[in-house]
Amino acid sequence: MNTTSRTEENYLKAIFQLCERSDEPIATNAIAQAMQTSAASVTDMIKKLSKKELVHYQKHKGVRLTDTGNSLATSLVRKHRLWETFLVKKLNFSWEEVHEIAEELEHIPSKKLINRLDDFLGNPKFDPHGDPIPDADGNFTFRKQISLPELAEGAEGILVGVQDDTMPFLQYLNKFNLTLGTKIKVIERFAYDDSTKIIINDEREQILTNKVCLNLFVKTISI
Amino acid sequence: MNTTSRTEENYLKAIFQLCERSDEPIATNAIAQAMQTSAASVTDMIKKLSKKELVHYQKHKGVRLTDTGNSLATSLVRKHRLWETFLVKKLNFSWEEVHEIAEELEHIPSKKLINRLDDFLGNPKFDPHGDPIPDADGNFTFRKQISLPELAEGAEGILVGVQDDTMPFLQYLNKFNLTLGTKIKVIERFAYDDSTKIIINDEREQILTNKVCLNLFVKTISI
DNA sequence: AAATATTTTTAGATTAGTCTAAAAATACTT
DNA sequence: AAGTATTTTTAGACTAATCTAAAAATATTT
Ligand SMILES: [Mn+2]
Ligand SMILES: [Mn+2]
Ligand SMILES: [Mn+2]
Ligand SMILES: [Mn+2]
Repeated sequence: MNTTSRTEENYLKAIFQLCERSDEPIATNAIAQAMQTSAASVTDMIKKLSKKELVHYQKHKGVRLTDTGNSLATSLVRKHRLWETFLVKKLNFSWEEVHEIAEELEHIPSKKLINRLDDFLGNPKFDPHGDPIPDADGNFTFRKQISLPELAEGAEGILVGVQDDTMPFLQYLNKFNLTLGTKIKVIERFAYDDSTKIIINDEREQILTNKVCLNLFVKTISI
Repeated sequence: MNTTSRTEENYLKAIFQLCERSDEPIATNAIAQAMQTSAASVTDMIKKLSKKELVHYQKHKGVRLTDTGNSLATSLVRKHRLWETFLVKKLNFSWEEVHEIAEELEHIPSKKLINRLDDFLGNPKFDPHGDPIPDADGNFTFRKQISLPELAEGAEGILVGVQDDTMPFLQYLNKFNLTLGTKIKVIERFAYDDSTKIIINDEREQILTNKVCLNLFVKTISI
């Protein structure tokens, strides 16, 4: 059978996301943690995906996606991010509400549906959290971005993405009106507690902890 | 647990649709046929739904929805029809393509999502097949409509709905540009083969078989 | 290089949903 | 009213996905 169950899809997407930064094969335990399940269940599923040639797998050696697996996962990410964009742009959801709903919508199978949705939204390149949306062929648009701690003292940047896109962090950012597109100027860094003083949109001063700064991506402004 | 699985939802919707015309309890076999499954599976599921108090059930006496079951099924119909409307109105799908996709989308759980979608679409009262869309409280809008055979010779009507909304029939209607909103005038009925001669939009003559006429709902025009 | 700790796999059970075949109940004929 | 046909339920088995507990493999420490 050439069909993938919802569960298999969720595993593929989890593996894809764990792959994103490292070229290393992904450990069973890492997947278990990402999927909130037991290592035993992961081993079971890995065997199944391996038999379907969606992952490369050798016992005790970890797992990595095959080309088929990768393109399947990419298509899930595409669907997820397009639906998130739809929810924010057309249905006026806030950026912290959409992830959960998109987790469901990403499993709707129709290719035609997702391509029509893409067109309807004007073929957006980035989702509400600043993450790139792969096109119908699976190509991502990359953007020159740095995390806030890399921005020099005195320099300015535009907030274009977040590392952490969970509810609590996004709600925290809402409190300070730190939405995508906001201008951030780094005023001063304090070695004492690793905090950073910034100015938001040339208006308001704000102190950010290092934990927050590490989760913000900015695009530098060439003045 | 107060949660309904996708499978349970599909059974509830099937029972709801079988209930629509008759007040009689629904037979196991009828459900089996609607769900394309075995009578044994239906009995299993009925027991489960009965334990959850979503249906009233006595052995060999058939099944009917409880109030909870009914409102759950109504909410599914609402979601199905709103998504169908979205697909046609916003994503330019044709009316015969949307049912299959809506069968998936109707299981997306968020109440907020569906209410936002409803607003986004301008709170439509009828779906692309002319079927009424229940509002958030489960109330349907009824419309005075008759099937084409009930329209008197010489009288005119507007096509507002179809009885059969399967692919083959809708594609058949497409061939003659018989879309919702089309004006139909009954010219003559032929007893010989039970066929009917109509004029479409004051322009084109057409012969329809009785089978087709029975599947068309019109609203009479008061001249 | 042994001993210990951690990770991964296997073994065996469980639950939801399905199936076929047989038994039981109900409905229809004569 | 008895016999036949149909419908419905039960019994028992299967698959996908999960779990816990134990065994095996690998990694880390001494
Ligand atoms: Mn997301
Ligand atoms: Mn996102
Ligand atoms: Mn439909
Ligand atoms: Mn419809």
